[in-house]
Amino acid sequence: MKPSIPKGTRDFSPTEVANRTYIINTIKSAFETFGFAPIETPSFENSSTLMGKYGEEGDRLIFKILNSGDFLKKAEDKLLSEKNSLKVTSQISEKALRYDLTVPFARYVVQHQNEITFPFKRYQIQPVWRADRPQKGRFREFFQCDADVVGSKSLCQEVEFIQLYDAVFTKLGLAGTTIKINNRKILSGIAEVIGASDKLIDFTVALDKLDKIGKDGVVKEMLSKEITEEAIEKVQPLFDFTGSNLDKLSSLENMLSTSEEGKKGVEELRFVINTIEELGLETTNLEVDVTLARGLNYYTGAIFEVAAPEGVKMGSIGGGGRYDDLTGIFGLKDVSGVGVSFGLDRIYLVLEELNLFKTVELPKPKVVFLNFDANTDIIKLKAIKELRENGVKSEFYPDLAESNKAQKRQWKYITNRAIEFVVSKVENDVFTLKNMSSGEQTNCTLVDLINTLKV
RNA sequence: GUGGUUGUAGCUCAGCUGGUUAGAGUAUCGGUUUGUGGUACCGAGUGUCGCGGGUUCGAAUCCCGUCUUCCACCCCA
Repeated sequence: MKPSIPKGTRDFSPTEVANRTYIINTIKSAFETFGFAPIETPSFENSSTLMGKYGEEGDRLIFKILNSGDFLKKAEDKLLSEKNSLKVTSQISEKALRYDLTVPFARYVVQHQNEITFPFKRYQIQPVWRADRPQKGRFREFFQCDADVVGSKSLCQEVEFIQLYDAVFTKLGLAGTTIKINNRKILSGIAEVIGASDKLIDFTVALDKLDKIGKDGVVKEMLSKEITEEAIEKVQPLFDFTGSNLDKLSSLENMLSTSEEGKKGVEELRFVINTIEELGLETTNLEVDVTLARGLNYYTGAIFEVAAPEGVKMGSIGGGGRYDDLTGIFGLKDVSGVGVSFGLDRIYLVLEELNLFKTVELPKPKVVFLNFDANTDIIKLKAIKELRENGVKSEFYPDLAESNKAQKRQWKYITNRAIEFVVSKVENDVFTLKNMSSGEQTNCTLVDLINTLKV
């Protein structure tokens, strides 16, 4: 049998794990600096928790887990013979792998509402699964690093999340990262002004493609969704939306003067922009982008999306926003939440492409005791025990070399792992210590050995 | 889910329009030298040419299916 792993999954080598750990630790430490506490949730949830939360497309992408036992027994013959996948699925599968960290978090908040002190700030770094077709920067198993606050409507939270993004990407050395911001209320307002409130989703999905398919493409798509030419005419300025954030805001203010909701959105956005302006950002850019329409299913206020520095071809490396009533679907009303997510795997690819990984030191022993003489095993093991107690990473080559060839193998092991020090032999409690990079060899006592290596 | 793309030794790849026992580098293993290593040299093998069908006297090379890879769309981190 040829060994293989499922489509869209990956193995990670020691170096890759070290690099991923570096990113995770950077994010984690920023989360904690901003006052978030970690939680974890199960890798799979009840299907009812997840299904229907991500739209029709989302349901298709959720990995379902087959019931245990004789699962077909419970399925209706009629549905089986009709090959009705959708309905059969609900009869033979009651659990599913989590699709993101936000919905499980909402479930968590509702389930533990009496133990939680609000506003509740949690972070969560765990894998999620999507039955998507893999491509560049897209996997079927990947990590999300989420930070969310529930139970506060303050716009200061939005401001803090932008600072959080700035802090993390600055630490990672990803200068020039762009944090795009929009507001759902502005999108609603626009749809209202042009008299297409019922087509909000179609409208925004089309608008979202502006930088991809251009103005003509967007107009064409809108027309095909039965948005009238007059309506499109009214939002003409959106198609050439340039200038500073403040320019964009005043332009939007004009456009939305007749929409209460739209005006509210502009006001919110203006507060966030102004506050950030006041506080300053280190190395990232904040940019108002009215074409931003991700995750529209539940966002109600701010919408964030993070684009890698210019020149890197990669989908968004982070996203987030405010959802006024996410816990509502689990029965807890009027709890507003806002949060952001970092896409670990994509950030990895971007850092790799820009050559921003520092050379990481892989875990390895500082000294290895070679094994050429079975009579000195105990002395060596005792020495190693003491070295370890003194915090020196030490290792004993397990197999005795009984031939020249076998000795060579031990030296090769040392070279391949780039071991710094080697104890090649012990005689009358005198250790022969060799510095592999200089080739220098010294005889010393155990105390000397510890002092030399302890540094 | 739609369209395209890829698949040859452990790894990176070559193999022209179908034609004799399928190659290179690297890694692995054995040996010589070094003889407490990293060098050099010699030698070896590694392959169901993704898998299953088909066309043909003959296919890694053409056709169909399937899986895998990567990419675009959809959607998204």
